[in-house]
Amino acid sequence: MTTTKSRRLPRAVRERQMLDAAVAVFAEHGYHAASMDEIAERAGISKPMVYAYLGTKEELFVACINRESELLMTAVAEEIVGEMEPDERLWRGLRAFLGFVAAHRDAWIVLYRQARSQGVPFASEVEASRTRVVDAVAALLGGAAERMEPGPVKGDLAAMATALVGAGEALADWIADHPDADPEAAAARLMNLVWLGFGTLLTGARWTPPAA
Amino acid sequence: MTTTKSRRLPRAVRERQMLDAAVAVFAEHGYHAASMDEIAERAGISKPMVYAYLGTKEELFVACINRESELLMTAVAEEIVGEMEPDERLWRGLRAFLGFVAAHRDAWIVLYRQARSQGVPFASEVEASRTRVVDAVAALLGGAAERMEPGPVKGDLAAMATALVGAGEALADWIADHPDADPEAAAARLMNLVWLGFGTLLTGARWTPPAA
Amino acid sequence: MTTTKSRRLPRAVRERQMLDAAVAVFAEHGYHAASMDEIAERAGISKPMVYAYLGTKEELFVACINRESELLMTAVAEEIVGEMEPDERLWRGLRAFLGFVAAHRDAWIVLYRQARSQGVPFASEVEASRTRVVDAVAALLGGAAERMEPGPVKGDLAAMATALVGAGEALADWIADHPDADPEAAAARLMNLVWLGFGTLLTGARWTPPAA
Amino acid sequence: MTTTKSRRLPRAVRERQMLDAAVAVFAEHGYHAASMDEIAERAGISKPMVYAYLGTKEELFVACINRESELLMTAVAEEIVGEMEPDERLWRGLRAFLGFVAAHRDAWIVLYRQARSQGVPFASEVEASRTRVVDAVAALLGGAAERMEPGPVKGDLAAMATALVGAGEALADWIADHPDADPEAAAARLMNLVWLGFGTLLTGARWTPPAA
DNA sequence: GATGAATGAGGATTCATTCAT
DNA sequence: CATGAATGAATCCTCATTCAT
Repeated sequence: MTTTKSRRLPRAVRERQMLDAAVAVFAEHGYHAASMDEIAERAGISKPMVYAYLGTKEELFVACINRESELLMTAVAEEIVGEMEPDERLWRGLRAFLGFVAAHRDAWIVLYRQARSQGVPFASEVEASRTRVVDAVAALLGGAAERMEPGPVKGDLAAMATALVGAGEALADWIADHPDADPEAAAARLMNLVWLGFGTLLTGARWTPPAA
Repeated sequence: MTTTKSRRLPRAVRERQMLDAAVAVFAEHGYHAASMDEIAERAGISKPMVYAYLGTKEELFVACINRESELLMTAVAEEIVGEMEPDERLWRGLRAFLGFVAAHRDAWIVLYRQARSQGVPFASEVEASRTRVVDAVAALLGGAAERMEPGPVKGDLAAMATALVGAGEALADWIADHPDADPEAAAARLMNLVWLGFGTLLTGARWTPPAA
Repeated sequence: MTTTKSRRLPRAVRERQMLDAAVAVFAEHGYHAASMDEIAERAGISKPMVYAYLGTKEELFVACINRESELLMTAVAEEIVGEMEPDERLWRGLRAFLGFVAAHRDAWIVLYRQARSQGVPFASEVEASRTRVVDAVAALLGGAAERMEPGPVKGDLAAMATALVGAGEALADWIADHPDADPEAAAARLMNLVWLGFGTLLTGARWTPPAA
Repeated sequence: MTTTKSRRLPRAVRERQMLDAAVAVFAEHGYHAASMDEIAERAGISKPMVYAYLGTKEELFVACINRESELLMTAVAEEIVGEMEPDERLWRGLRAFLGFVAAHRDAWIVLYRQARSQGVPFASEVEASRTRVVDAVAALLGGAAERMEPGPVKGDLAAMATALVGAGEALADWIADHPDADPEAAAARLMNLVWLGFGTLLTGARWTPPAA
């Protein structure tokens, strides 16, 4: 008989199991409602091991955030290396992002819905990453704008990047709740909406509010 | 004798005090970390009263959500009554929305960050409202599209509305964290980004992914 | 039927019950080995009440120390008010001290054996009181020494006071372990030893308490 | 090849390392707060080894007590062998005792503060040794008393010995907390106090150590 | 109506102790 | 001989919720 399930596993393996279980439980119940008991049980291990390897609940949550955050960032970064046009870069990043979310729904839920709703300890961890993304997008938009006059004023870029990232997140969140959704199609739609808009702005066109 | 500091307040007033306190505490600590003790104390009332008036913690949270949600919806609805062009309607709604958030930051935090991150019981409450908004926006976009051929296909509208609403929420969330932000300017920027994009789409233009 | 045991007691009463129970349990098992469960049970109350009224285990322990410490100090202080000869003051204080210990053995055990053996948080609380006592004794000895030349040098007083207090504590500790011991006799013996000295005692000299 | 850092040490050496570590940790944190983990780590050895060599935590603590207790007893005993006057014997024993404490502060803390504050299992171990010391002192005093009439009555001796030992312990404890203290001076002061008495000291009398 | 008093239930955390390798 | 891996059993503490007055 081949022992498919051996006890006494090396630390690295156990840590992965625990993080997997933790991400699943945090995604399902949220940080506070998640219990260390359930995490340990789902990891097929006793509670003290969780504490021994990953520390307190808070540290465990941070470890989850860091791992998933890094995976997400890497997945996107790999897709946008090298020289390319701004729109292509945006498109590729977006596609990689939504693709990752579709493939790791729990990770997204933990990162987006859970981490951000907890107080300072965690929210800031994630918010920092998010800010970097917004900045990168703003830089990307800025790079595109430089070529053409008259472009959007600097001040607008931050807000637009925020809005653009928010739109992406909303699609991601929608994808996380709809397993059958097609991330590539969603990415294309967002590109259509946003790039045509941004491109038009680059021509100097402006939308102005109707007289009140 | 005029009671300068009356005890026996009418029920409606008491309930308002409690809900105000609850919204503040939920916004500050999140649903789970919020304690009924603190809510009662901040409302200047004893705990059993809270239970007598508004029921369990869960019910209290739902009451908060419902009240704030309704206030938000009403604030927006009031601004978009009557006949008007699609872009004006969008603009007005957006401006009312962001204005409300700027004026009621705690409400937004409870509705957006807290309610959505809790499990099924509450998330669905809010998600329902949100879906109605997305549908309304989709209808608005659809209405605009009908007049011009060739417009975006039906299927795209839902995704675009989702993205648009997400962009609005991201700006709202940003405003909630930046008391000095100008909601009207943010609304204008989003209109620029999104309406010019959408308008361009209506002309039949399309953004297509570069050949892989 | 007269209800000898009513529930729903006023706060002050419950606090006393809890402190009594806590002192007993701390005396029996020591700080660490004592469990809040047992304290609550012995106080005839549920654990959350203990936390509500007296705070954490640490705070509870401090509260015990403070209460018993104050009772002890008061008992001694009451006996040594007014003008009197140094040896009479010492004798009276000693007698009151050992009498208190005989009457409150648990209190002594908590103050002397438990509090002093715990780390900084508590040891220092008690050590401060103890230092005040040692200083007072040193002052008393110093006062007596001033009248006569050549007396012990200043530097010696601190050490002697320390030794004297230690001797008193050892007797107290012995009394705490021997319920039948006579505190007054023990006090008299210590006075003899310390005021006259063993070598002097061998000559047949005796110290006798002043007529009360 | 000469192993500069040998692993396989003889059992006796290992046990010494462990006991040293244990004494240090018990002195620092107290019996309960001390963790086997820290002891093992400070001994530079894995936990199972500690269990294999010295048994459970309780047994380990007893082993510490026994070793240090024996060292202390031996140090004192060596100083008081042979014929000598009672006061010289007392003086020498006292000096050896305080000298040992000054040189082994951790040992004293474990023996005096920790062992005595734990429940029956350990307190009795130490109490037995202590009783032997008190008895020896009582015998010493009794021996001195026999030569001269009228001396202190029998009953008094036990109490006086207890007090005397307590005074010595108090000085020892003070020394343990004051590394710069001079144990020999402290011993001399205690001899003065106890052998001559404070009242007698006031007359200018002094006890002086016999020429070494 | 209003509240101080009271608790059942559950969650995080730690630790002494023991296998399996 | 030696140790990393593993856990059962407590313990502290908190909180939503309800009585009795």
